[in-house]
Amino acid sequence: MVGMPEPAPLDPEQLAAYFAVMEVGSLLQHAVEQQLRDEGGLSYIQFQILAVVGESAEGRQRMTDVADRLVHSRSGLTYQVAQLAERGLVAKESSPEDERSVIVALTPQGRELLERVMAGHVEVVRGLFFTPLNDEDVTALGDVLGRVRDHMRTVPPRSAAPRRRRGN
Amino acid sequence: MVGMPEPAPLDPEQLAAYFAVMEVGSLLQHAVEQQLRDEGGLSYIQFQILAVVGESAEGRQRMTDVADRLVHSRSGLTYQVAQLAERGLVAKESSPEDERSVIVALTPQGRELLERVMAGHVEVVRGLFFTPLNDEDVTALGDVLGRVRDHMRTVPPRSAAPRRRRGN
DNA sequence: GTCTTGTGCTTCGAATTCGAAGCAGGTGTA
DNA sequence: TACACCTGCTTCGAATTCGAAGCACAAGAC
Repeated sequence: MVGMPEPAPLDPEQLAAYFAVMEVGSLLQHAVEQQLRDEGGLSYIQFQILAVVGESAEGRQRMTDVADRLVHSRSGLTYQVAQLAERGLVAKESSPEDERSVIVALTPQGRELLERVMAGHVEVVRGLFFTPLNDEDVTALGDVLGRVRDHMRTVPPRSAAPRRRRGN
Repeated sequence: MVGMPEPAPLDPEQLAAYFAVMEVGSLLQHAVEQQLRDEGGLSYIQFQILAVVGESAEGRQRMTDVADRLVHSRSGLTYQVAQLAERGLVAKESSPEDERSVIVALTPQGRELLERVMAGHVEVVRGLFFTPLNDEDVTALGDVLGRVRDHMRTVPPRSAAPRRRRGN
């Protein structure tokens, strides 16, 4: 790594794209966070947890599987699931198959809150993110960024594999 | 707000684009964060602060102006600038024009570290983000997301203006 | 069986985050 | 000058973050 030839700096177009992704992500998260806080007392991660769990047909997911869908530490997930459980939005159950696993299950209150909050969430995203875009833009974005995401999820972070589990 | 007609949910293409932006932003930040930590003992925000200050010709910026470039709370900025100052990477000076202002100035060590770390930073971003993209993709991304960013920076977050200061 | 290793989750401490409240300097108006 | 109101930044406390270390169960080798 040391003594390598100067890596060419990113050209202006690349910089613009890179900064734009980071900035849009941050800004959108902050905006969404405020709406979720106001309308449901949820942080973004709590919302994401509810959403991921609610997505599965049964409304039940293993902690690890939730973690793999989110960009978050496992200990942080433990903490947040505990918060959600305290509010009665999810229940922690143990798996019959694997005594180590913890299943996160959406309670009726959890599903109710998720649905109630989702409307405002969609509104915010639509208003901030999609307003200045047409259908082509949206398609292009999904395509290009989807490719980037797949690439990032594939290439391990140049050391320390993330506890292998990609093989669904 | 209450009793409005059901807002149409986002269609699959929109969802894909929205999720991709959020996920790519998070993943990229985590990857970059690790490189910065390893090679310079910097968090992403600390790096951003150094970068923003270093960008100005003089290597000097007011706290507020730095804050406006970043998506971060002002108190958090105070904290992080203090951390950087403690390591001798920046110096806090008072402005002769406005006694209230604090000027953040890059020290030689700060500039040196910034330059040293930048190489790896660029490598990570290039490897993770740009590898799966061609020039057209990059241009499209910058264009589309740039529009979104401008829109978001314009539209105030449906209450509580961010301490007006956009009029440079 | 039992040993070794792997996996799932939690606990711990230290660091960082935010917004609300506070302080001090500026600006406008009379 | 006196007063009210901005503006720039910091301080405060509570909540949240992470990785390292720990605990318990699982799975394979022998």
